[in-house]
Amino acid sequence: MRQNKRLPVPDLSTEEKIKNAARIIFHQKGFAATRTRDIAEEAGINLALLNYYYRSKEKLFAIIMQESLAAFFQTVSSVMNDETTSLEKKIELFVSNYIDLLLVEPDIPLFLLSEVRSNPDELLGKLNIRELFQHSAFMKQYRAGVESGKIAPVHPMHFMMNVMGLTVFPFIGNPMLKMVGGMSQQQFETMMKERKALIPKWVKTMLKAR
Amino acid sequence: MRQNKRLPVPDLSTEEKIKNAARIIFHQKGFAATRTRDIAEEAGINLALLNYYYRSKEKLFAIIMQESLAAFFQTVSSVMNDETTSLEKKIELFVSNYIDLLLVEPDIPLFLLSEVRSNPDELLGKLNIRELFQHSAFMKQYRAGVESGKIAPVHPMHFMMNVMGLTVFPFIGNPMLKMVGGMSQQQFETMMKERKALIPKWVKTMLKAR
DNA sequence: AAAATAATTAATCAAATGATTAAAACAAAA
DNA sequence: TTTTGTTTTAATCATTTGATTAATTATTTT
Repeated sequence: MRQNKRLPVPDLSTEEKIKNAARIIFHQKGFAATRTRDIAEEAGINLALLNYYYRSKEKLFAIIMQESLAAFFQTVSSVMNDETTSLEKKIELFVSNYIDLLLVEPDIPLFLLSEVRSNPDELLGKLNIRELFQHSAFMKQYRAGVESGKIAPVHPMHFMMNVMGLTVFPFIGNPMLKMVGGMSQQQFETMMKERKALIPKWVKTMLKAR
Repeated sequence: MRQNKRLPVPDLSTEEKIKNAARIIFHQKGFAATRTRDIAEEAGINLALLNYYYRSKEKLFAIIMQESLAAFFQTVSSVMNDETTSLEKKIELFVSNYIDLLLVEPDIPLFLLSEVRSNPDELLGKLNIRELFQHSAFMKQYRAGVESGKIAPVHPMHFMMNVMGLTVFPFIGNPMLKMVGGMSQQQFETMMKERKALIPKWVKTMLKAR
């Protein structure tokens, strides 16, 4: 007769079905192009239930966005702040983890970047990424590398753009790239797995180039 | 009394104002998030004029999309099919032209990639990029380079992804990257100009890496 | 079993939005 | 100046879409 028996039981299923459907549709089409009816249909529930559980399209979106941002930055953060790994190891882990994530959730980057653009401060304001990045273990190692002459003296943001560009761009450009190269989705994914080994190798040679 | 005096005169202005406004808003917000009223306001015209000149939001969008795709692929095509330039020179020209374009029209990539994703075949079907790319002067030079051992034997699509990623990604990730690096738009643009020299250098070292 | 609470549904509302219309303003031609 | 054709406007329409409501069904509690 524990009252709080309500907490674990209360059919997560419907609520969860809605959230999962919302994630799929929002990721695919973005906020503006998504109709609450699309989500309801994807979830196989009555439209009114969406508002019953989440109040509004905006509130539901906010939840999805927050979780997606977390998934995206979690990878960076944990890798970049590990004091025990070398800079080169960090590159390997970053690339590998990211590609693994994007093979499962390929729509996250375009979704995030599109939505962030229409609302940068709102969405990124609270997370103070700046501090996080500037004081990361990675940055210390990078600066040390430049000082000792092991790394060519280019702005660390160039480096960031390079690793992100090489890793993330193929997923953003997927449809166009497949078209250009005449590739199947299968072939594309194989190629992305190859990049887990290739990108770190390339980036390391770039670091030394002058 | 020349009848065709009507041809040069006929106030391009209103029609052009609408198209320019449409380009700005569509590029910024994409098709779904754009309201015809936004375009009318941006153009400083009555809403009905949009339909008077362009019939529908869809038709107006199709025009903007077609022109944007042309701008985007024109750069690639002209550079990649020049029989008189070396492969290395092609890289330099490609990167430099692209960055110049994107400094003026920074919203094109995210716009195109977002819209293409929701409608790949419709938008890319007619342009047969595949053929264009496979038979380009660039591809011949690339294959020759691999055979002669001057280029490491990686799939040319990896190379394409690399150059595009290094060049285009920073513009797609602009808001996030500025936030992470604590940069102003000014600083960002300076950095992009630096990349006109840096990317070709990096790419050339990557080509040889094994 | 009865009562109370929670979940679900069909119907409906109100606001937003793409498009049209009929009239007015303007320009060109006769 | 009158006539004709074009451009512009305000008002309105029809559909879409996010949200609510009132009634129904299912579940939990007493």
